[in-house]
Amino acid sequence: MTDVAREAGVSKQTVSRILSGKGEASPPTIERVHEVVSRLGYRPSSLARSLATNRTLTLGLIVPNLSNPYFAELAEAVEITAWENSYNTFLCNIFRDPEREEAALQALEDRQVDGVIICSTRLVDKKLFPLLAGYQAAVLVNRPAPGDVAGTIMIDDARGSALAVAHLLRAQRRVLGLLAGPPNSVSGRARLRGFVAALEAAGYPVDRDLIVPCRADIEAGYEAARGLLGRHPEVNGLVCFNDIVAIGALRACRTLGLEVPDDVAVIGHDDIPMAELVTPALTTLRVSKYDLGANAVRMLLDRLQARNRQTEIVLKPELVVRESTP
Amino acid sequence: MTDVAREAGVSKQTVSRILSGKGEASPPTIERVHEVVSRLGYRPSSLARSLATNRTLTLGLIVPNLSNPYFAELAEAVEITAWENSYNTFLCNIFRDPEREEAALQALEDRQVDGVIICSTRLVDKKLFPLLAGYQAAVLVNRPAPGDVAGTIMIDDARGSALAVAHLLRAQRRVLGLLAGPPNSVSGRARLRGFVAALEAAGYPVDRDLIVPCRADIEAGYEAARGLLGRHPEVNGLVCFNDIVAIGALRACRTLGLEVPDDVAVIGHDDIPMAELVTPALTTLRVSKYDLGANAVRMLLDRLQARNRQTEIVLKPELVVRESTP
DNA sequence: CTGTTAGCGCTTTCAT
DNA sequence: ATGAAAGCGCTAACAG
Repeated sequence: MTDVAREAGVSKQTVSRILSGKGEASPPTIERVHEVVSRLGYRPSSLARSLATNRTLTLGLIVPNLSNPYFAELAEAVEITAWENSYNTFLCNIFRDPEREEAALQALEDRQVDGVIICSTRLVDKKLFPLLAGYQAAVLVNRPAPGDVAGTIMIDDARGSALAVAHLLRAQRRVLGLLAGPPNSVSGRARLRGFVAALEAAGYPVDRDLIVPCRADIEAGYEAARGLLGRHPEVNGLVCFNDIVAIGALRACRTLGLEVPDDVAVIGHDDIPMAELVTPALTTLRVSKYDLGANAVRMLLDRLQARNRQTEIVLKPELVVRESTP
Repeated sequence: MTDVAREAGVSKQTVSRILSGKGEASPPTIERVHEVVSRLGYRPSSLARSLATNRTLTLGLIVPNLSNPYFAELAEAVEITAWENSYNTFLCNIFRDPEREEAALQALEDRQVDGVIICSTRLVDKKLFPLLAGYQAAVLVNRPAPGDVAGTIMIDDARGSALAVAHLLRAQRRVLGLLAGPPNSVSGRARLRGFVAALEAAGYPVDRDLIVPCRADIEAGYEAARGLLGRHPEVNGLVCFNDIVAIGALRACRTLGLEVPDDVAVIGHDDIPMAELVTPALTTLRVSKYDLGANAVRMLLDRLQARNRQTEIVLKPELVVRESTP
């Protein structure tokens, strides 16, 4: 920059002002500086600028793991949206390990990211909130928080379950089971709540024996479904915690010689890419991962500029009917 | 840091030395400084450190898009490996858009990342190499480059195709088709080359009419397979550019009333997660996305420290036999 | 072993 | 409209 100033016969400040577009400068000077800049191929150092301005135009994204397509799509949306707003994105996989998450949050803070987006955090409030205090702004995806601590993007999971139940009841399925997923999952609990509420609202009894928790992988879905359908062959509709679990359930049905959807209708949550490709293709509740990520970034930027007092966005899932339900 | 120095009754320099572990210091001083640091909760600013040292402990990762599970897994591996070496990772999706890629490369350079890993770049050498010159180190995945410009991680795609062909010939499939993928893909050309060479080496004629290019998506695979199998019902083995294309081919077989693998054996490349889940499960050539990413980072770090003159790593694909071949 | 003096490359006062 | 000086928070180079 000193070189540019010298070549253009002005001071560093003038160059700085012209390049950052702040303050006035006479057209001929502007012209001259720009000419020198492009002749010398000068490009300012983001580092030095950040040190001086205390803004990095950088944000942090914390996800459990990218090999989960759900988070991969979300991360893609975050990065695109950030990019469109001149922000770059630091990525951290934390594998649902609270210690790693804490370390990531510290590392990002040390790098002075302007804000951070955290997906499906497993940290308890007492750990999480103080860590968030170090940031100018934070947004949580799929985890509530007080509006002054962080913004929140939520999915109306209860409503999703309600749509699933309604769809099955409409198809005359009256004995519904639920593979409820991990008990410590925020989504899992909301989906369970919605399932129970929808059945009760429709006037059907809720048999707790038809609700089984399970881990969120194919194997667990398979085992849970085998167990449930084995004990209760009368079940003719199965709502699953997510598509992964549902794929396990589909496999269990095949093993048990049950036809899907004729004997048992199966429905998942999330609409991951695989849902469309398994046989039979899976009916599911779609929530746009793109919207999730894009909204998270927008909310984060709003909060950085104190533009907006909005503190929570709730995205509605949408029923996507495929072959696994009538 | 000034505060810490004052509280501990030493100079800033001493604090700096102790915290960065460089140079000597007397045990009591060390003790005292550490005490003050933790009492004050002091954490050094990466930004200032980077400005002074000219190292950011940061690397850039450029991928086409994360919603492709192949790159998502790769990105995960890169981020983990970088993290294990105290590096943080900037992520950029460039959607195979050369302009976007150029912009990303510039942005990362402006941020002074220590090195960059670029996957499946579409930039021509003349554009790419000068852009790489701005970096201390660069590694290309799936694209060759002179050793002084960038390190390279390659996949032995030709060998992969050879394994596929050998497997099919062993199963008495003698009329083999190839859905060859995009003509401008480096992998695509290598896979084609390997296919042809393997057939010739085994003494079978190569019928160019059985080799059809196609885009790398399910729809394109479907169309290409329908076309090929429609024109040439004698084809009883089908090698596909990748698993995505193969899934399209599987679907085409179903539509045409062909049994897989009895009428036609189908084999993909890459072993994406879906390959295992489609029906019939897909035989494919696995290359570990984890290894790809981890090796890329290790090579990058080696090059940063000029530790190692290794300039190319070639990963061998492995045949994974599932249900789509006998 | 520890302190002093200069920067790293930019932006921010405040003058002029 | 432009310039001079100071400083962001750290480390490098040299003393002592």
